[in-house]
Amino acid sequence: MRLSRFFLPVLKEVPGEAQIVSHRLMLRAGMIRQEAAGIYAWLPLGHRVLKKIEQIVREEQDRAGAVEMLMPTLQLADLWRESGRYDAYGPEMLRIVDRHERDLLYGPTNEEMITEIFRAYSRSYKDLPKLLYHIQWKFRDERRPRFGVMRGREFLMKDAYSFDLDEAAARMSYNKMFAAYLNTFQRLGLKAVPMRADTGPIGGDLSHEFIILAETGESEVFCDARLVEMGAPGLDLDFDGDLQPVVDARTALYAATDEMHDSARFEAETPAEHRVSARGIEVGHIFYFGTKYSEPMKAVVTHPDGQDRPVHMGSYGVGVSRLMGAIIEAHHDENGCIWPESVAPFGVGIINLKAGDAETDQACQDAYDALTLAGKEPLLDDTDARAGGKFATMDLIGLPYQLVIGPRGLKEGKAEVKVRATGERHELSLADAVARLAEGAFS
RNA sequence: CGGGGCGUAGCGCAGCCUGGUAGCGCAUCUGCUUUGGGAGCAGAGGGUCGUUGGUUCGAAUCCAGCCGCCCCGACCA
Repeated sequence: MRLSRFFLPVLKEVPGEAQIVSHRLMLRAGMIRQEAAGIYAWLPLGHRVLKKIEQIVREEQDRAGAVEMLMPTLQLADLWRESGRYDAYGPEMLRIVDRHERDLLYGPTNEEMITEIFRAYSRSYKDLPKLLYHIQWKFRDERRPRFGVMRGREFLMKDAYSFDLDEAAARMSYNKMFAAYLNTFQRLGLKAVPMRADTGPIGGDLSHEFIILAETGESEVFCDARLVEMGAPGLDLDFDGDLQPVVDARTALYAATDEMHDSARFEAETPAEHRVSARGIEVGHIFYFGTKYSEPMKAVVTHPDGQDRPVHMGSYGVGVSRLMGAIIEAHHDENGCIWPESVAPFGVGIINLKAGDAETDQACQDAYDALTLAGKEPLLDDTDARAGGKFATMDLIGLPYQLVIGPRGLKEGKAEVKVRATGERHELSLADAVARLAEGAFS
């Protein structure tokens, strides 16, 4: 992409409403525009990142054996009356009436709908297990939206739903999502720690929040440092095998959000040098809820013994749009964003220091073509802005690498590669710089 | 939903207390000079002061309602 054709409205001054760093940087880098409280337009740069995050989430769901579908944003109120949640949900639910005076709602989640879909087609234990997901916009009319996209009213969410014969089988579905989430967040450049969450009236041990540690996190968390450093199981994990050891390894050590925190247990179970108390951002939540919806909504299957029983369900959410804020919270400096390569809106930023100079233009064009061919998705700053501004903008939008090309260096056939994360600069021949960027040698 | 605050040019703000027809910085446009880390000079354009009503000879300024937004708290992917 050429910057001259792109739409990148960067802000030198920070709009006053933004308090936390990810919100400020997203506004400054021209990634989002607020249209109403908690409702944002995704400008081209932000949209590119959003799509990359979404795609990684999708790939890891698919790898775990979940099946993608897409449910509508608008739902019939009658569906929610079946589960009793239409009245229970309160003003957080956005209610809409259509021209026929039918009650609709903009879905805050999809348990009812997926249960309705499942029950319409499934009759036998032979239809189980099933693991379905979609990635769709949700709306929750938060009393107080804040932190930009981290707590918006409209948000993009991946939600998966599992259907199993009994709790033991449901645990296997749960474990698949548990492992898939670890891989997902690792690919996104995040260290996510699973923390035991409140299971409410269901009870049991099958609910975890996935929390990333960040100074600006919304809630206080406590955990064992060894948990933070524990890697993900890896993309070669056999999701059809026994995943219990994977889960056990990550649930043996202490980790709790403040509402589940027990300081006596924390001190008893965790040596002082491993105790971490920090702030965290919830980016995922997995939950087994048994027959909470299948029973009132009559989603039953016939078991081998001939008896009909409600299916055991779980739901598994990832806040896709929220993740963008979380990633920036985890990866930024005073100059701007520092995108992990996996989600960077462009792979390399090429800075033409003297647009209009025939030789420099040509060198930039050649580098651009070569990097495009190598799949690096370069962004070429071909505008006639001053050098200082170009450097500042490139740092702000946080592309992992910058290739700086100007007439002064070109006289000796040289160009400069800057690694955004570390700030280190390499002066090399232009051909070398392009070749090394193409092969990912600076990673 | 309780408590607090703010709406004046695209963005950041001053002016309001003590009423007299609007200003600063950045951005934008023009010209010249500059040109390797957010340039300099000169000039120009841009605002029914959130909105409705009231008080007044006169309202950005005082009063009331409404709308929008932000912060702290309680609640949530």
